[in-house]
Amino acid sequence: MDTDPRTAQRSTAERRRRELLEAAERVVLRDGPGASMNAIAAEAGITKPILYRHFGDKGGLYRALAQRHTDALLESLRAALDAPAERRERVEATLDTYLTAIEAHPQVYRFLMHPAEDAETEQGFDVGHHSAPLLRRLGEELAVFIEERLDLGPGSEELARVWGHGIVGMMHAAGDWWLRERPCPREQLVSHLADLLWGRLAAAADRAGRPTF
Amino acid sequence: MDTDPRTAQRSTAERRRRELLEAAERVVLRDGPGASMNAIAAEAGITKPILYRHFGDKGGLYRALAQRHTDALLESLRAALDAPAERRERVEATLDTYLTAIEAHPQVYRFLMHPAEDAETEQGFDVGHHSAPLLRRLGEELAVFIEERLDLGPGSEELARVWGHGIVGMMHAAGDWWLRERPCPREQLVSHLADLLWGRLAAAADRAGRPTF
DNA sequence: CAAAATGCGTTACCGCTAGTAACACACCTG
DNA sequence: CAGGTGTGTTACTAGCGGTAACGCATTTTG
Repeated sequence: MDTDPRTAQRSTAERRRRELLEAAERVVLRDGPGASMNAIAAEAGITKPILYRHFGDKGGLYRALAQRHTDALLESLRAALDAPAERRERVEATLDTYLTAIEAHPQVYRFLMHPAEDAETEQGFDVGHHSAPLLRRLGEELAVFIEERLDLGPGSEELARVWGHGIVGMMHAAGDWWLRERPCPREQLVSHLADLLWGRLAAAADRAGRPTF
Repeated sequence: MDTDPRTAQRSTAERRRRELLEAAERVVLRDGPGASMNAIAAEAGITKPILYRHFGDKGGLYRALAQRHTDALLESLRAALDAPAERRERVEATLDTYLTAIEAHPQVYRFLMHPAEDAETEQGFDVGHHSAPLLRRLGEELAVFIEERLDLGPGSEELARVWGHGIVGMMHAAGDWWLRERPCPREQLVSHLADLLWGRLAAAADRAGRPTF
């Protein structure tokens, strides 16, 4: 059985690749992003060199593994951002989508945010290069969206990019903290962040007895 | 020479520790945060076990190394945040202080933000634990500051903490991106971020031909 | 049908890392 | 002079990412 040459011929490579990715995912979800290639190979029932033949190096495997989830998350975020509703509603929906995702699969989230820490050992000067590529992609996508939809006057492209990365960073940091401490329900966090983006920081009054000088 | 027992008795330990930290700093600034204990020991002119006697493990050394810069940065940020000026000016001064610091010493910044990646190999469930402790500290400090100074009505503590972490995350992400791509002068980045915090996102008009629905 | 080429899998290794055990020398103290 | 105490060393472990070299089955070719 299973000795049919046609199916084996073309599907073995891709199927094996999918199987390996699934095994890798299981291990990463269990052991965190520090999972070793040995452990992944063992989980897949094979040995290390096969992994390296398929993915080149650890970074390659992690990149392949990240892309699945990244694409899915980006798609749902785009949908929330693009929904037919008031701007504030859309912003809240997008924040909520992100937070729901990281809440549902915290291990995936953890992995996605730090996929290839020390992959390339460039001793150069490229500061920040280690930071999560997903966050950068999110920031760039949001920047494009803002620039397309909002009328920000002259220099709008630059402004949109600053805002894109800034807002994504805000969402990420707040989400990270919230996921760890769980100080309030998700809806409240969403509302607080939207308030911040809506200028409530500027509008708030100083505390009594503490004049601004 | 240098055989005086009094000085040797009490100062050797602390002095050695300072020397080791300075050597470690030199290596980390040269090789990045992935610097090995062997390299640090060699730079200090000694061998590994001495490092481990002084700092326990790599995380300990990194924590000791981080504290120096962290304290200095926190102090200047507090000063900027506390200056006698309008709120917007203070916010801009604080952002500018942070960006100036990371611009002046990008290697230090890179090290501070990711000090102990894989230090503890807890396979538990503490998502986000890997994230930079400095950012968390910044977020908490800013939260306290906001809660002390602003009148945010009921639930102000929770709101302040969300904002603290959110604003710090915004600053961090934008700074990281800016430092890598250098798309604009620092003053402009500061201004754009302050605009974002001042509600310009909410106030902006939709682009023509693209109604909100 | 035999022989060569090709792909999947293995074992065994390299150089590196963090971290440690065990030993050697100097010194101050009784 | 004996004995702790601290400072340093060498030599090691276990595990990591990654690779070279080989075994075996299957397919392709003469």
